Amino acid sequence: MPPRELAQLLLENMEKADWLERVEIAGPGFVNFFLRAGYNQSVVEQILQLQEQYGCSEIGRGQKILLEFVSANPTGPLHVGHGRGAAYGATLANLLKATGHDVQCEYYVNDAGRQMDILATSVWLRYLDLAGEKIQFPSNAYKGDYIWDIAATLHREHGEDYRIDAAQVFANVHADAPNGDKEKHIDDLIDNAKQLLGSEKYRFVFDLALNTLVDVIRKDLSAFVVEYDVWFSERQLTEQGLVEQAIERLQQNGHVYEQDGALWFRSTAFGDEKDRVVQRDNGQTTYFASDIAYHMNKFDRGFDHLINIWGADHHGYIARVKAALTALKYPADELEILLVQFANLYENGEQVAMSTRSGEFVPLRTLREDVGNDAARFFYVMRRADQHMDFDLSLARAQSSDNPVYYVQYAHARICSVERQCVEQSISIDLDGIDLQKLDNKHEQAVLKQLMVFPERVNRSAQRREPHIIINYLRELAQHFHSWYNAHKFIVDDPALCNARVALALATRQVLKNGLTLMGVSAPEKM
RNA sequence: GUCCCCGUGGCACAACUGGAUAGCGCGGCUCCCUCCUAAGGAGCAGGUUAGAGGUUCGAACCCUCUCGGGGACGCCA
Repeated sequence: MPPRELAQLLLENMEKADWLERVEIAGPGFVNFFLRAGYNQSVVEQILQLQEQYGCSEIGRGQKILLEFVSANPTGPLHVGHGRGAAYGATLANLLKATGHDVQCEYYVNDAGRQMDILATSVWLRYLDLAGEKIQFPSNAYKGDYIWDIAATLHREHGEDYRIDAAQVFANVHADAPNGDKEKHIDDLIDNAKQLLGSEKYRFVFDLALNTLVDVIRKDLSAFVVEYDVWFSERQLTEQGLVEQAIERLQQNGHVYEQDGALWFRSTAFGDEKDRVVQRDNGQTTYFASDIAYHMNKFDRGFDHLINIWGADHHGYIARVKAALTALKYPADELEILLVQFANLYENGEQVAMSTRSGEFVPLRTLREDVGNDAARFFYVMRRADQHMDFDLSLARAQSSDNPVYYVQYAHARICSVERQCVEQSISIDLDGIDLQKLDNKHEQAVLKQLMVFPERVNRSAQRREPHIIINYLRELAQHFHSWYNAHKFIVDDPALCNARVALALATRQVLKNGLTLMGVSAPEKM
């Protein structure tokens, strides 16, 4: 049936609603609904009544979601690369909560594994240096200033307790790069450290480094208005035997085979490109094995749905994790993995050079101090997360209309100013007796229409996991408001008109604030 | 080499997932403060949605190919 005919049919069979003025068919078959005059004005009363609840919904009621994001290795402070995932995750959590989901935010702490051993050894070597030993620092060790800080703490509080003769430390160690193998070099040093210090002392250094850095990360995130409910320890997973259990279960189901001394999970049977090692020939379980155990554990804790926010470079891991869950009869479809692309920093039109190799990542803290929390949070989620973005530092820093954050915040501040003016001029606003019919010019209609669609935008933003929808919404709302503000005075002689306009302005302010709050951005009363 | 993502005015991005005349911001050019914050507003110029086919009432969006950019392909974490 041609669209226009179908539209006609719909129209003929439609019930009349009191909010409906008329219905028309247009273009190739669109059905246009015309609202009764005055209908959309009622949104003002609705907003002023619901306040911070306006925009919230219950579409996610009953769904328990575990949202895991950032989960960077605690081997150093967070850098700007982590910032996007942090901002995106925190914002998504806000959106999901606003739409009625039961959300738990979790940070997976990779506190086990070789990287952490390298970290502990790095700290210990710096400590030995401070204690007076002559140390040739390994090329593959962590070199940041924070390593010195931790070492200094160890030295200050425990003096010579952890001192060992450098000759012993470097005994029977493979040569370092460039002539030797830097990986073997550091691994040998780790072995020596464990042996010379003994497990108890080694663990102490290890935990000191770990706890210090987790604390640094926690504070970094907290200052960025990113809060977690649970910090989940990978080591705990191993120590509770869950990793072993996971491998055993795979074995019992016949999904594991041995080859070249290692244990392999036959992930190809579940759509992966190649099989994956879960236990190395030296007996150590792999990171992947921990991941399997971790995801089983998430489901075992009773969550209906899991969301992981990963860097786009982890794309290849999706198939294998889902394969493992499928093999173990877990609902792999309920594991949703959102990939976040990297953000390139630009300064005055030039890309800020960054590389993992040289460790020249700009710390997240530096960015925060530079452009401020609001701009950083806003900019990070301004673009779709799954696409590359250019982060313009100069623009984010700019305290001008060019800066979209200020543009939106300014609208909020302006309305606060209007309210102050009312108080100053002893004009009382009667929110119960608003003559909404007064709001009839095109600017006011535009604002009203925009206010009305906020709840549906919040829902869409949450369902599609796309916070930028709200960012765009706020920019549009601010735009309509500024335009209106410039065209008409709110505080006018006609009391009914004045009352209606200020009420609309206050409703606008409420929605701006609700939206900004969802984005983790402040809504200033003065600028 | 295999696989994944992307390509929209000079720049950076939207487009309610297949709908009406493809929008917004920067940048460029004009204008607007005896007036509630000019951190604002009004307007002009700028597009064959990388290119070529196809699917249908209709395509930036779906399919195929070409070109161009990015990423992933370890007994690393």
